Amino acid sequence: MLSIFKDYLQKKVAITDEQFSLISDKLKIKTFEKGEMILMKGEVSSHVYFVLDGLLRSYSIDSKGKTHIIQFAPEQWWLSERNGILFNEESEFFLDAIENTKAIVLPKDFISESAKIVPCMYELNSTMLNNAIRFMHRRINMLLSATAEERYLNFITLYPNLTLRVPQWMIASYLGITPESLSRVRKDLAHKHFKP
Amino acid sequence: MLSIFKDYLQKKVAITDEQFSLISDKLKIKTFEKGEMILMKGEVSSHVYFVLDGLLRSYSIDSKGKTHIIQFAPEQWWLSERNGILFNEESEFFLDAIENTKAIVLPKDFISESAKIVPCMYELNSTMLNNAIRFMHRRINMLLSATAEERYLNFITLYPNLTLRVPQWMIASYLGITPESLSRVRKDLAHKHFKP
DNA sequence: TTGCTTTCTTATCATAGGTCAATGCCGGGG
DNA sequence: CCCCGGCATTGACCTATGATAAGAAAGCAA
Repeated sequence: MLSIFKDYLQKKVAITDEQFSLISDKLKIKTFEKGEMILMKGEVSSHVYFVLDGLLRSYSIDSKGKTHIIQFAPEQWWLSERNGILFNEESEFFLDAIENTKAIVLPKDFISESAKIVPCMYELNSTMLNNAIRFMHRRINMLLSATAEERYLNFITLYPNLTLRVPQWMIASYLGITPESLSRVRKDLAHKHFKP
Repeated sequence: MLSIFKDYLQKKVAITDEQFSLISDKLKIKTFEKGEMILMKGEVSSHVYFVLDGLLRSYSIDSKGKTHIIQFAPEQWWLSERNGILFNEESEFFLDAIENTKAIVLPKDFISESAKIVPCMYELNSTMLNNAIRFMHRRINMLLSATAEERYLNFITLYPNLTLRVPQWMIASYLGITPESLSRVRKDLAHKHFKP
């Protein structure tokens, strides 16, 4: 199972099998049941997760009890809670498992520790973080400018995979609209494609 | 002027004056006039900006010609365009100057180059990027869950400084609402505070 | 100062999307 | 096999915010 992570790393940076075995002793694999909580709001997180199989998410719950999905983390994605990682502060978000999931649990200093052995880990880290920022810029732009329909179309082309695995109310929650609205959008789209 | 940047670095990481002088020869200071374009959508960016004095922004323009502000960068903030930095790809966003601005222009490999001399630059980089992600998670959460009024109140408490320096239509654009709506929100808030 | 441009406010009207409530549809547990 | 609880759909209605237009105010340049 760890070999998935090794393959992932080797695709990104030049790291030998020996180097990997040196850093991989810090890694643990953990299994989460569908629906299982990983981190509650208010707790202090000290781990980063790399999803091997399954699907995790981070989300908030607002004052009216509605949930808002900040991020999906399917296979080969990272999930972490930055308040804890950076400053030992309490989390603003919840983390849980949408599907039965196997994930690698990395201690928060994993990157800096392993970079002492494999310097290129820093490059990897930088690339990953910059990429995350790039994606979030796009998402913010979408939230600022797009209609419900545009958001949904963007989502299904960007994440066709997730579209099938995730219940619609979660997609709605990720897009910032209600499940009812999403249902209407889908209905309209279906009509458009029938009589063009 | 470069000393501002030195002070900034020394506040964040342990870097000596000598070390700074070793890495600072790659740095240029550039002045931008109010309204001056820094990067057009479609261009390939290869620089990162650190604002010494003034105010920069990144934004998009949608199909109806409306602008959406992705980020403000006042003093001591970073501004960069990740498509270019990471993959030499074309920018999705525009960068320009809201005020007359002095900024340090860093070549895109500045961090990795200077880390060869001052290893702790990697830690700085990681902290900065993680922090940016943390802020954007909050912003996404706000865009998903908050009303126009809540967004505005959040903005003025978070950036009281910007609230005064930036025209209201830009704040509206950052919040994802129209200038007219923001004007209404402000009117309502004023009423609330008169008769509590 | 004068005049021009940009920004802000206000009012009216339009609408996308939210809310509420009812119904129907699975799919899994017993 | 049946029942139940989570999803999805739909319709009726409502509201926050967008669109449009016009005028007032505030900068700013000459």
